[in-house]
Parts: sequence; C-alpha cells; structure tokens
Amino acid sequence: MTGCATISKTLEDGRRQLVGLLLPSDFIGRPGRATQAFDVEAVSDVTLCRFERKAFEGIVRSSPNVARRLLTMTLDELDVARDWQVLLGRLSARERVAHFLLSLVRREASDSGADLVSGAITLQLPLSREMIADYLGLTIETTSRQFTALRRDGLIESSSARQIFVPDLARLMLETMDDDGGTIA
Amino acid sequence: MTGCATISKTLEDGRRQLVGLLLPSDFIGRPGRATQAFDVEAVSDVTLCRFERKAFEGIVRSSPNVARRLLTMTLDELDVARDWQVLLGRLSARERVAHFLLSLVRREASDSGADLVSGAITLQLPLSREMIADYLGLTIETTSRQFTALRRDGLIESSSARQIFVPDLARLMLETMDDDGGTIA
DNA sequence: TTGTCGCATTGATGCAGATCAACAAAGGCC
DNA sequence: GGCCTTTGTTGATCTGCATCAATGCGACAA
Repeated sequence: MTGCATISKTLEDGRRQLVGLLLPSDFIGRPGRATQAFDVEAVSDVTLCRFERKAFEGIVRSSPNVARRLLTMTLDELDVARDWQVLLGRLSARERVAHFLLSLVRREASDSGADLVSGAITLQLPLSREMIADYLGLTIETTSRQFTALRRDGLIESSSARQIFVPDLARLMLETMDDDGGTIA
Repeated sequence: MTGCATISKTLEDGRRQLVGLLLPSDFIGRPGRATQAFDVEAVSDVTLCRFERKAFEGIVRSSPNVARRLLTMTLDELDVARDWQVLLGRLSARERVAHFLLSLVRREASDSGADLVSGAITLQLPLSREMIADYLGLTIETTSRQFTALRRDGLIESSSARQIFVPDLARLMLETMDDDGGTIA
C-alpha cells in the first residue's frame, strides 16, 4: 500500500538480478503455491495488506471476479517480465537507463490517472544505484556513467542522486528505441 | 499439440529477442485480452487446438477448475520468464548455452515423466543457431563458438548442428552456475 | 556433375561495458 | 564540530562479446 520492494534472484557467486519491482497497488504471492522461487525485499518502509492464505483462497474460489482479476494481474506481470527480457537481452546501457526512467514515469502517470507523454516531470528514484544496476543487468559504475552522460546531454537534470528532473520526456523517449516510443531518425 | 513456436519481439532496427518458447502442451493467447504485445511464430509444422474466444471464456467463467488451471499455467510462465531475466542479465555466453541445453533436457524429462538429473541423453534442437542466439541475447557467431567450445571440452558431442549428445548431464550442470545446479568448486 | 542457396563455423579486429582503484559527498552518531 | 560508514562518481585498463569477413557444407535443382 505504501513503500517499495523488489523481487530478485542472487546466484551463489553474488551476481544478482532484479526480476520485479513492487510499488503500491502490486500484489505479492502466488495463489495456490506454497513456495516462491525468488526473494522479495523491501527497499523502504513498507505497509502492506496481508491475507490469510486459507481465507484468501476461499474468496478466490467463491468469487469469479476476484479470480479473473488475479489472472489479469498475472498476465500483466508476464508482459512486464517479457518486455524486461527484451531490455536485458538486446538494449544498450544508455537505452536501458532511459527505459528505466520512462517506466517510472509511466507508473506514476498511470497511478495519478494522468497520461504524460510529453512535457517535463520530476522523479524520485525509489532505488539506489546498486539496485538500478541489478535491475538493468549492468554494474553500478556503468549505471552511474549513463546517468552522467544523460545529464551531460541535457536529457536529465538532478539536484541529488535520487532526484531526477526530466525537462523533455519526448526527447528521452527517443533514446529508448523500443516500439512504444522509438522512431529515431 | 505438435511442433514448436516462439514468442518474440523485434525492435525497429531489427534486433530481436525471444521471450517464450512454445512446445506441445503449451497455451497461446491471453484470456480477457484482445491483443498480444508479442509475435508468435511457428518454427516447424505445428498442429494446435483452437478455441473460439467467446466459448472459451464461457467455459472459464463457468468452471472454476479451468480458471484455476489457467492461473497456475500463467504463474509458471511468469517463473520461466523471470529465470530467463536472470540468464539474460547476469550469465556469461557459455553459461547461457549450457542453461539452454539443460532447459530442453528438463522439458523432455518432464514430458516423459522421467526425472533425469544425471547420465547421458541425446537432444534434437528445435531451433536454428539464429533463433538460439535470439533466445539467449547473443549473436549467431558467439552462440556457434560456445557450441564449439563445449564440444572441445567434451561436454557435448554432435553429428549435425541440430543433434546434440550430452554424455554427462551432471558435468554440463556444473557450467550453469544457477542455484538449481551450480555448486561449482 | 556443377551451381546456388541457406545455415553453420571460424578467424581477425573493435568496442561497450566490466573490473580495478581512487576519490567525493552525504548522512549518522558521538 | 569531527569521525566513520555508506553511496555515488570518475578514471584507467582489461576483456568478452559483437562486428566484419571468409570459408565450409549439406540440400536441392538444372
């Protein structure tokens, strides 16, 4: 309901990859599953709404609307995961960072109902550089360098590491090269 | 029901990433969705079982068991997608290829009920080198070189490009470095 | 047989991002 | 304030994979 958490997997040698970002309105847990194959970790103070498994599954069983909603949410998560696969497999470091920033913008826009496709916006990054790197399949250093490069190119401005001002969203979108916003010359 | 298909996304400049591999028993389509954000493409002759959307959604609505099964399948797909994210974000080329081969072995094992964790096995690759490269977020050349390297190291043998013999599954697993099979010295 | 087409392999070279290392900045705590 | 820890930035160098370019090889047709 408030706060931010991550879903991740860590390999034995310490390499880590985030596979999900949980923000208010997201759901944790898998109905009908005893265990979870990934780690869920709060990255800020979090308040959440807990359901007893038994009771919850009873509700799901008795209410087809809830069941359908759950399926829809899972399908949405699947789409997010697949877009993320494309990012991890094929995008350059700069494209990844631009994409990350825009995904945060879209999250915020869809929460507030507005539909920001251009103009300026200020973002609060919910994650540290290390987490962003683990999110994007990069190292801390390249992530930091990409932020610096975007700042140098005037695509973002920042007063602190966690506070990002985007003067022109359309211009940032040109950096992402995906079919939601690309069309680069 | 027979054959093999892929789910993928292609960027405007031609870069492509597979985000799903469909083998017999898999399901195509998203209940409650009009459109699909990814391309589905047959890579061999395929026979499938088609349902009318209206009729199918009626069945889902009236039968909670079907609805629950659908949710379970989607959750499984989500787990696969997330493991894939880890592979794309953090594994080396050699690890990716080893992981790919083992995922095919597991698929075959789980279909035939057997549970192969060691010993030898012969695989028919359902994909060309190009598709494997797009699957793993690599180029054709790197993929080919990794097959050559695995052959050189005695981890696989092959009579043709599509036919792979794995003399010792346990040894191949040591190459994957994930927490399902790693434990490297 | 000989050409040609598509796919796979192999080699030479380049480069984006990783790694190693130093330093700066921002809190927290006494 | 001063000290320490954590986090972020920057620079120098290295390396794994991409890129560019041939070459090999089986399938198929003329």
